[in-house]
Amino acid sequence: MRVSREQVTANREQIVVNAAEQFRRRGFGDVTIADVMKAAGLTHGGFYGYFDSKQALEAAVCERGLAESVAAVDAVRDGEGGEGTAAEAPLRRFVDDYVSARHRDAPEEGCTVAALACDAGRSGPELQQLFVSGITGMAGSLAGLRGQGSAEPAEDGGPDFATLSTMVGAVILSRAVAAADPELSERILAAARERASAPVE
Amino acid sequence: MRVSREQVTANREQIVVNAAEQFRRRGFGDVTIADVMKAAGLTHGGFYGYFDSKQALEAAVCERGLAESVAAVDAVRDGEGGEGTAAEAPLRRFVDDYVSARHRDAPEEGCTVAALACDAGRSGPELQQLFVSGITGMAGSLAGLRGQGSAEPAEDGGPDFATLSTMVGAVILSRAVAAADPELSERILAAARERASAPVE
DNA sequence: ATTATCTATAGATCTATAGATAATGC
DNA sequence: ATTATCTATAGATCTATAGATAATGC
Repeated sequence: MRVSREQVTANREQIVVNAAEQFRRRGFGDVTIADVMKAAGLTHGGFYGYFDSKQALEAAVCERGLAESVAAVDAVRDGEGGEGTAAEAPLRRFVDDYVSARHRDAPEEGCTVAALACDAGRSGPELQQLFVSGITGMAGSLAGLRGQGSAEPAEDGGPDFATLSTMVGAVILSRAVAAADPELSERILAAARERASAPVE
Repeated sequence: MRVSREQVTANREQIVVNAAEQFRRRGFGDVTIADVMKAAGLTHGGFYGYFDSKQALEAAVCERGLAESVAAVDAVRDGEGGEGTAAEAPLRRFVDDYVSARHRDAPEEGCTVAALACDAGRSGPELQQLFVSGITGMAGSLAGLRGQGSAEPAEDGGPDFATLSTMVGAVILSRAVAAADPELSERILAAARERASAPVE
């Protein structure tokens, strides 16, 4: 039942990718090793050939996911607008994409911070250290977006943790009521979009 | 081993209070019925005389905790300042208390929204309905604080979901890094405090 | 007599490991 | 021969229930 070395690489990739999706949708605790391995097309017992423990997989998933989230902000900064109004300010463009019903409804392909920050708050320092990099990186890139292409003066002030808080908070709150009151969920997102995109004094 | 009717009432209270503390600190999934009953001074098996299921306990805990969170905002609005600078604007006073290291470090006695909104996002519509009331109530009371005792004109615009997003988001982010980087955690809180207290255009 | 609690356990689940199996790659 | 995977299972845990126990309150 052995496979080629290329297949081993591909299998590891599948484990991480499937774990990332399931963790972001359901949290660390509700996803089992068997769930992840089944989605990756492997058996439960094979997992420990790839990772020492479930915690090690959680760390691998967060490390990659957080880097992707930082890269997503940077992509907007570097003018990878693609479609949409090219005249739209970069900050507003990113905020509108992040604080959206689409993002709310697809946590498995969305931001790791919005999906797993709460779980990180209940995890150990090793995992939290990954969120230090991710949160600092996202807030730093957000500060870069602010002022860019807008009438707003370039602020001095380091990473924009306040705007990140608004955006992440809104996605989390919108998810907390989405199944019971979709209209309220939308109002939360709309209010936060406006606030996060608005100039600061 | 039967107890008086008064004791039954007190026991139920102990179950809810201890569950509220443990759920807010560790989340629904990491707390067992046995944990809660032990903290309440009862045995595991006795739980089902009080609640039909763990989910029913989760709902009872959230219903009470969310009402307390709404009441905490209203208390500031109604001028229950207590200590501190009486001249301080009500909004700032509440924000400074909520977006704080004290609140970050004591989720068990803190806001249910900040502690369990993520878990609610992974729960069913019944639990989410409780968050509909809690979030709407808190955002409505926050809108009342804004403008009160400040130079800011009284806004028309309904519940202040944007400010609530900033506050909840900041507490969640600060908790996600607290064990790894206390200084960063403080910077997040400070940035969000300033943003949430600032006038809006 | 009623009823809240306790003891004991069924049934299910989960992480992690041990040993067998079979295909790769020197 | 090496090694990735699979089968099977140990050991621990968790929700929920059944039946026994013992104190309350009519």
